[in-house]
Amino acid sequence: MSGHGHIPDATVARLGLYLRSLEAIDGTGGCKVSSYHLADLAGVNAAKVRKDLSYLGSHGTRGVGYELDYLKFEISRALGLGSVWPVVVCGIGNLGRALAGHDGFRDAGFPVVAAMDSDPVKVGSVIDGVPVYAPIELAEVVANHRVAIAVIATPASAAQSVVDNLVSAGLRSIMSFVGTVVNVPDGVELRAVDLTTELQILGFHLHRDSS
Amino acid sequence: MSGHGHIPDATVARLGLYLRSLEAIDGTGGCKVSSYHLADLAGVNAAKVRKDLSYLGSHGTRGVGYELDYLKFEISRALGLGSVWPVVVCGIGNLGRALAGHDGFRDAGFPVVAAMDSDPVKVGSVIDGVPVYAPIELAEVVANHRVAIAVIATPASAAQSVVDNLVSAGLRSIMSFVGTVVNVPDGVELRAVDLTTELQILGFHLHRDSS
DNA sequence: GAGAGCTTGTGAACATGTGAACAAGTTTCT
DNA sequence: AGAAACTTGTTCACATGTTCACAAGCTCTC
Repeated sequence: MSGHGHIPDATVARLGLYLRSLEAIDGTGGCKVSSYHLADLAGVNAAKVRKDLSYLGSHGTRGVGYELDYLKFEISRALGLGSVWPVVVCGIGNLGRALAGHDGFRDAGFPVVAAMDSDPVKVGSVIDGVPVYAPIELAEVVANHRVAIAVIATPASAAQSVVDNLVSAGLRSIMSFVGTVVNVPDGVELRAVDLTTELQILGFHLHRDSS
Repeated sequence: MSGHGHIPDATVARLGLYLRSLEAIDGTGGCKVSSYHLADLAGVNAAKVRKDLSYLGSHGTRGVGYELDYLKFEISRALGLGSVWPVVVCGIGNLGRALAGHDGFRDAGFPVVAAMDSDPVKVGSVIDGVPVYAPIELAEVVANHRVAIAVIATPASAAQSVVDNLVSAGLRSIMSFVGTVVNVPDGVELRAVDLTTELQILGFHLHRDSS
């Protein structure tokens, strides 16, 4: 068994971490990695590593471990890497500008190919190699660059209408840095990264520990 | 019962969202809010809202709902807001600069009071009102500004040593934007915000849906 | 005051995630 | 070959999180 059935969300969220951890190993030819070694690099429990990898149908060798190169290949394939998913960044404020120029995205196979902003002064400019377009051009930009993913870094007030536009343009994967709730129809995946919430969680524990 | 016992992590993570959702309501005097209304605003299940709020010892009124102002007060208190927790940003690259100037942090009670960078050219400058210090000055900066939280936006290669410095300086709450694993001793809370992983999760679902 | 119509708070069922433990298989050493 | 030392894959028990369902309680109307 252990075929290519359904992979749990918690596992998917860790696969990228495993992959990056594995790339930190000097990968000579048929090098082997144990679940304990990988667990140590990734900062998780070894049993969890084995269970996660078993969902890939990945067959390590008992008494030996996992073959480094093959394991990297399998994780990459499971995550759909190898494909390149072009990204558009909406909202070129403080944060949007940083995200547009963030090399880590390109390196991971998510090149930022375009940015959108409603400010006419910014439209037409090029920021960190990324051209800025007006919102009206969205559908065209998505089609021309085969954009697969949108990143929203607009002010909260504009977020919902921007998301509606993105969905209209056919995008189905959105990463939001806006702290407010935005609604998307079924079939569209929205991942919210909420920096304020993260800080508030830290603040909560500081508060608890100091009282 | 429902006293001030232990509040589950999942609940803590949602309290800030509830608070921001409530602030979107025109809060006239003794205005009442039902769990269904708040659930709609926050995009979650109404039963979850009620259970979350019950952990606060918050007593709504059956048949009526929660009193808006009092509920906001209670959530704020539970989260330890009202206190102000000064933040230091480490690493003034693309992302660090954006975070240092991010108004949302200050507005939520987490003012960025200082930044650290190892580049001598940046040290001594002021970015978006935030002064940049050298790593050697960390302990002094932490003491002078009563820094409670650190945000790490350095290159991956520097992250571990920066974190070690922060811990030595007495900081116990760290938010990391670095994609690699960093180790912290017991008693230090590290929250990792991994943008690459988020994109890879979106990519995973795109890949699954298109195959 | 009795009853209808709400809404809260919580018990219980279900779903998901975690980690210890161990059988089964591989390698190494003698 | 046999024993010892490893490591994987999987099962099981437990912890956490989610959602339904409903009793208990409040308000309003008649």
